[in-house]
Amino acid sequence: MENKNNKLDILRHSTSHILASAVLDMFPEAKFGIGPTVEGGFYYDFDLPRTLIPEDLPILEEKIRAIIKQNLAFEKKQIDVKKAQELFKKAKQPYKVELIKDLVKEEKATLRQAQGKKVTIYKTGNFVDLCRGPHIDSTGEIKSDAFKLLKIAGAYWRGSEKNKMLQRIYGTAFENKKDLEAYLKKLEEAEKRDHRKLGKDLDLFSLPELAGGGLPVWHPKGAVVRQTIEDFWKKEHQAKDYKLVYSPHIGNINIWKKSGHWDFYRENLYSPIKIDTEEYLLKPMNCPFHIFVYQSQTRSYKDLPLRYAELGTVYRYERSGVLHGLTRVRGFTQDDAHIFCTPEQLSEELVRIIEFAVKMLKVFGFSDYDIFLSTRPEKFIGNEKIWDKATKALKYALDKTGLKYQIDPGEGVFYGPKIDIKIKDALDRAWQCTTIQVDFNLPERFDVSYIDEKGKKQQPIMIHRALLGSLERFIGVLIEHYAGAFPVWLAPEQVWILPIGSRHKEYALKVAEALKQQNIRVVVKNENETIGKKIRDGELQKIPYLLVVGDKEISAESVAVRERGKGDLGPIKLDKFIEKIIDEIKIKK
RNA sequence: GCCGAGGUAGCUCAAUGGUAGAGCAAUAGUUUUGUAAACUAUAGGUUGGAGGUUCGAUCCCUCUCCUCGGCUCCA
Repeated sequence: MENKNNKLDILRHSTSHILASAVLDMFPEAKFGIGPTVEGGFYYDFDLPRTLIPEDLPILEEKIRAIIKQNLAFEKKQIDVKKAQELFKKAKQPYKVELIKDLVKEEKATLRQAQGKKVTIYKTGNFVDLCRGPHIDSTGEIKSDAFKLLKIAGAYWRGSEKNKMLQRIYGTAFENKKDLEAYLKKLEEAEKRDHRKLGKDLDLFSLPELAGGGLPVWHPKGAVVRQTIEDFWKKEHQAKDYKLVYSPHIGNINIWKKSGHWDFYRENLYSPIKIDTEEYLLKPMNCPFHIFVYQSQTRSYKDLPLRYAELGTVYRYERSGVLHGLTRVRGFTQDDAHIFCTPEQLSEELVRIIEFAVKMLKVFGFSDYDIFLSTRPEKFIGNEKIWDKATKALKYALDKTGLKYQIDPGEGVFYGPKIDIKIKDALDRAWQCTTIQVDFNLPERFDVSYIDEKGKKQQPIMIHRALLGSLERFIGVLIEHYAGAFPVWLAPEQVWILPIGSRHKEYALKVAEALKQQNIRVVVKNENETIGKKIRDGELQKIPYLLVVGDKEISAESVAVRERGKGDLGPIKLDKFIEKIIDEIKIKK
């Protein structure tokens, strides 16, 4: 069906056809959906008489190998739309018939009355598919040992939950066995880095069953990471003239009726809580509270821009099936801020924010990202003129920073256009974190104002922005990015001191005290274990520095340093080591 | 929410229609260790929860909660 024309995609898409052919062999009554390539492979959707089980995959792989061996040609044919309709109707392929119908519709819209319309079909053995191509010439071009079926999943026909759910088989194919193996290894590596697994192994957080879905608790070590990020974040914001504020976790339902969230965002809100005679909601957003702070006084144009920042915890209903570790939860803390400014200040503020975001992400080791500018969606508030103006301001700001970006049409929020930054982690996977949204809806609804130079009341523009997104998601991503081996400044435990024997305990405590004086997070491992065991534990816990101390170190006032990833560095004078680690903890900006 | 797979000790996993076992971790003792796992012993479980079938359920059935792979959605 859909196709990018590079060699690997053609190979993969052709493999998906062969998979379909193998499925047809297994289930003669199978109905076919679509079988496009996706990042890393391909899939094909089927409507089958029974549910597939994992054991079916090796059987299908065998069948695919048999087809490859036969070296069947991919025969391309242009046929009349009408004929194609009949062909697939006769073959009892309702999904294909539907696709042809839509193809015709599409063409009419663009080419009016295009006539003599043809569609392309491809035939491989007994399997005929509606497909634009291109394909490889024959099945023999696929290497028997360079493809693999990966998993079975449910997927709605044409991606809509109103439609029937089909069974999807994911697979991948490569030009040779080596590439396939490298790919599978990468998947394995991703699994090893999974923040849910590392969260358990490194004792960072957990999702207690009794707490309910998507509600994590932070263990002491995870809390250190979070606290360190929060402290850094607050300091940076204060330095950039943001004012830190706090707001409550619930609020009167009238706030959200006024803001429009009750109407536009209902499916993400939790049911109201009755308190006395009023109804309250768990807050899904921090913005109204920041508006209240703004409105606590009459504001002058001289006060603007006014920037309020808060690590604000919000609660949003997420469907049970989408919850995922720390990256998709039901209660999360946004590193939120709202900026009130005049229309003239908008562009400059946006530039400041984009630069701030990029700088912030860099501190955490993310320097590769994709930037998206999302424009007006179908469901929106306000008039088109003001949308255009805001979109232009965002574009202007992006152009001024010189960063590359793409337009994501129709993906804006209901109250305004936005810029999203998706960071790429160590495995090149994209994660959305930063979001910058221009809002002209809330100032209007809450009648937010300032007094201009002429003493006249004006409406400010409001910018919503989160740089890290949410602390939960961001730390989840960080864990995967660093594979749990946090840089020294973030590591929950920065140094372990390992006395060789019990007579070295006293010196170990002395060293620990010296490090603690410098606010270094240090643990003395006094357990009755061999040094080998302690080192193993330290490595598994990804501790940046393991300091072995014994007789030699005591007499030399030194420590034997083992650095994570570098092994034994040998003895270093204690003062020198302290200097080294202090230097390393300074966040490099 | 939907399709599918699961839930057994803190962790990783085993077993059975007759109320469960290993390794690691924990605890105690022995050992005093020089760069990735010392030795011995002890303790640890309403088999996610509720109901049902059965003489008897961890196992079979129903419901529910949670987790996992996807779909859809998203910070």
